[in-house]
Amino acid sequence: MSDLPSIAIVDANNFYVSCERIFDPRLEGKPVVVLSNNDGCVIARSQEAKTLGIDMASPWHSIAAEATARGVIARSSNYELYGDLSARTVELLGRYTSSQEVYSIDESFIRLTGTPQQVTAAAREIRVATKKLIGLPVSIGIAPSKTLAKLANRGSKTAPALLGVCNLAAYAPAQLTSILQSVEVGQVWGIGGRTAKKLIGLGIYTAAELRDADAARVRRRFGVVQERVVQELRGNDCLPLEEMHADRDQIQFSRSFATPISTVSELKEVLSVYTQRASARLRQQNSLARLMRCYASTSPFQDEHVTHAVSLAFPDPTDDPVEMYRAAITALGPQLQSDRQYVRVGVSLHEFSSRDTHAALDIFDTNPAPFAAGNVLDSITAKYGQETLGLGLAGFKSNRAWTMRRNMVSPRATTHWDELATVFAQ
DNA sequence: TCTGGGGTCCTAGGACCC
DNA sequence: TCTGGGGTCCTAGGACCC
Repeated sequence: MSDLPSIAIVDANNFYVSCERIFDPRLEGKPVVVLSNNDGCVIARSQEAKTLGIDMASPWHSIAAEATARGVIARSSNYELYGDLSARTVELLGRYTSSQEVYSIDESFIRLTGTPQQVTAAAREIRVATKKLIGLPVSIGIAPSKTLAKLANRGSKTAPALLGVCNLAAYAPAQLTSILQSVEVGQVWGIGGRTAKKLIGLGIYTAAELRDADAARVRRRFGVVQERVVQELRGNDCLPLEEMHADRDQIQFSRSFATPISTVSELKEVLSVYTQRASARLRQQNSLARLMRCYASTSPFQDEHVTHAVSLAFPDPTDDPVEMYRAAITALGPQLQSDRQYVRVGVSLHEFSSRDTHAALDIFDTNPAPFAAGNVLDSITAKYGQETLGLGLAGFKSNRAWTMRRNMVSPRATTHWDELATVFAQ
């Protein structure tokens, strides 16, 4: 038994559903699902909903009638609420570790040090604290590598006797092997459906068989990513914790519409809003973008699915929403065909540089500094809300046909005074 | 009527250069 | 008959993740 640092993954159970339940306890014990933007697909399910056989990613429109008849309660996604509860969880975990990698909205890798018994005890404490102080149930998997920690995390959920904490250090090598033998290769973190299929073709069915495969052969066949998985399954830590959440390398803003669009004037409205949202995220991380991509697509579920995509480089890296909007509409506008029904538009920004670095190098710039519309927008929307102010059409509050459908959304109970939860005494 | 959104990393292949 | 070879940069697309 070692005294080495362990990697723990702390993962909130059915995160979005658990968030909804914190502020609406009537949902406790009931089958609940949370829907994607536009109330499209199921993206989170309570245990009760899973037991009823509701699949992940089922289109809600095709199962709504039967599901509701069987008592399933649906909620539109409320990312403002989930994001806030996620941030609180990250802060809480920070009290238990010096290194944390925030891996997704509902998962963090943290480093824990001590004997296996001490590490397991710390994990149990974390579990109690997140439930008591935030209201979220979490499961924790612990191992020498991230991939094994993810595997342990699955175990912590499937074996009730573990009480939500699974530390692989507690098992002897033979036990560990039999655990890995019980895991299908496609369930391993980093092995997706395509690769799993090919591995099975080679006679590798389980995590144990992948661990014991010839690493060099796996690399030749599948690449370095999969070779790392093999190493990680052997307990060799190849994926370091990335503590500082680095700035993004790309930023995208895309949405499907409740009602399709087909005219350039509607496209202008959409691009006006999307370039402002994307550039706001860019300014938030103090970056400038050199490249922008924009696309408009018809429905992939109809015949003749088309996507018009344009890729354009700015003469100078920019974070200016006006410049982005003009470039986007100039490039994408002419591609639009009026007889088509576009259901989705996206804007993405790439090739970032730091705003500070760029300003320092920009000594030969002969253009006068443009009106800093972006910064003004940011400071006002930060204070008064996203919908307060926008350039052009984004400034109007009126409901446009193409905005998202969100018919079953819960209050933003932790971030808006007028949406606080109400407590009734019995 | 109705099918999400936002990321990362890696690789293949084209363009270009000497 | 016979059409270099190697390097870099760039981009699109694949695969995966939550």
